[in-house]
Amino acid sequence: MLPREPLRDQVYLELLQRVQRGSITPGSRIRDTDIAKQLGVSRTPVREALIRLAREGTLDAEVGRGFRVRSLATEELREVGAILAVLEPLALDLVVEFPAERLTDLAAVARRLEQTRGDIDACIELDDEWHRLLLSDCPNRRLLTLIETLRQTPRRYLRHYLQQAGRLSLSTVHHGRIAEALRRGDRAAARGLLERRWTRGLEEIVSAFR
Amino acid sequence: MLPREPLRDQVYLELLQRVQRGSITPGSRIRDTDIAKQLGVSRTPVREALIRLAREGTLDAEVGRGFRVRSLATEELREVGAILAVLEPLALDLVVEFPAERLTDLAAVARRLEQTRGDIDACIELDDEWHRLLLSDCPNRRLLTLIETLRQTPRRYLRHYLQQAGRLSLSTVHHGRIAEALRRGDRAAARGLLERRWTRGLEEIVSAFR
DNA sequence: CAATTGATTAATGAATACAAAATATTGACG
DNA sequence: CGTCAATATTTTGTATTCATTAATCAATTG
Repeated sequence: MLPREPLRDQVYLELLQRVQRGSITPGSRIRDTDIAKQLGVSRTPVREALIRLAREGTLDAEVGRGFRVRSLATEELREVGAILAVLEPLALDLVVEFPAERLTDLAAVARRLEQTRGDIDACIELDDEWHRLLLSDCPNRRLLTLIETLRQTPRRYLRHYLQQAGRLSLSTVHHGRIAEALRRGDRAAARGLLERRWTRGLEEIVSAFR
Repeated sequence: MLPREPLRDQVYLELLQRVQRGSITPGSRIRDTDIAKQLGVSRTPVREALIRLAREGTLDAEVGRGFRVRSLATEELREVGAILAVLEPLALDLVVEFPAERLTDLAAVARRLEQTRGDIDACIELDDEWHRLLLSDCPNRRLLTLIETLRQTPRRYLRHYLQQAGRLSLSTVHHGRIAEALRRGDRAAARGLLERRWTRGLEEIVSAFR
């Protein structure tokens, strides 16, 4: 009965996706009983997942009143953005040497992204994949998982922005520029571009929330 | 029955302290049943606390085999150190203006630290307090709680270092230099000192582990 | 006597039960 | 009709129970 992956983790992933894909709207209440019934598991793993989601900022938890999806506030986006603006460049700095095949992989993902239109979630997933790949050679695993966790926040805002702006695809110029800098071996330039994404780049998304 | 502070949080704090003060040694197994009995609560809040501690890196969790205190590996210290080396300076950068009374508060804590000898845990607690105070005016709350969580890791290593080196107190020159830089209004210098603590300063602790 | 197997015990992950608090519902009265 | 209070229902946090797996230890065999 004890599976390799605990139920709490499976439930966590399922709920995270639901929130990120907008199938549970910000502000709405989440009852562990409902989720448990829907997923056919007991309340215990559900509530473990909810507690984790609350700690990571996806949900709000009020003692005695349960959980609800955290509503989008640009203040939060700016806070997390400021953190990622230093962590992602750090991760790039720590890469001792970029394997040649990595650039090929990046290009492949970028191409797939270019060809994806209409499916916002697929776009976001590919964009994520691209950045994950970019930093994947950083030996500081702890840093990578931290970045991964933090990125959940801007992801929600990005999705809302794309949806509201009626955009069907994601610009790839950002990826192109970084890849080019890396091809030139200009790590500093790549670093700068990565940072600017979380400073200047964020303002475009923020503006969608006026 | 529903308290303002959930049992899981109280249990979490209690266990965190036990691990940090070394009353549970690295590598030793933690049985939720034991803890529950000791604290007079049920297994549920205990295991919620254990899951959180595992996610934060204080414990190791193996599915079906429960939890144990993570043993000290300098690799982990270096990884977390590298992260804090950019996050703490960032927090200082974000402080828009340093209230005059903050310097007084810092001096007060530093003085208390100087007068504390023999009680390693008290020293570490005061050192923590000093740094918390230093960054407390940073408006990015998310960053502050992240730093607070990450700091749990080096804390364990620092304690082991002090104990092994047979030191009874903590040097205060570091605090003095930063405070002085701030008095001069030289934020860049303070920033640099704060960063160096997590780069160069860490090596002294690392050296105690072989 | 060491090593392996099998039975026993114990601990984990998940499910369920329970008590208190929060929310919803009903109905009396203006 | 609307307001408020009393009561019923739901929901939460915690405790307890259950099923299964891992750890332990004795017995057996090479």
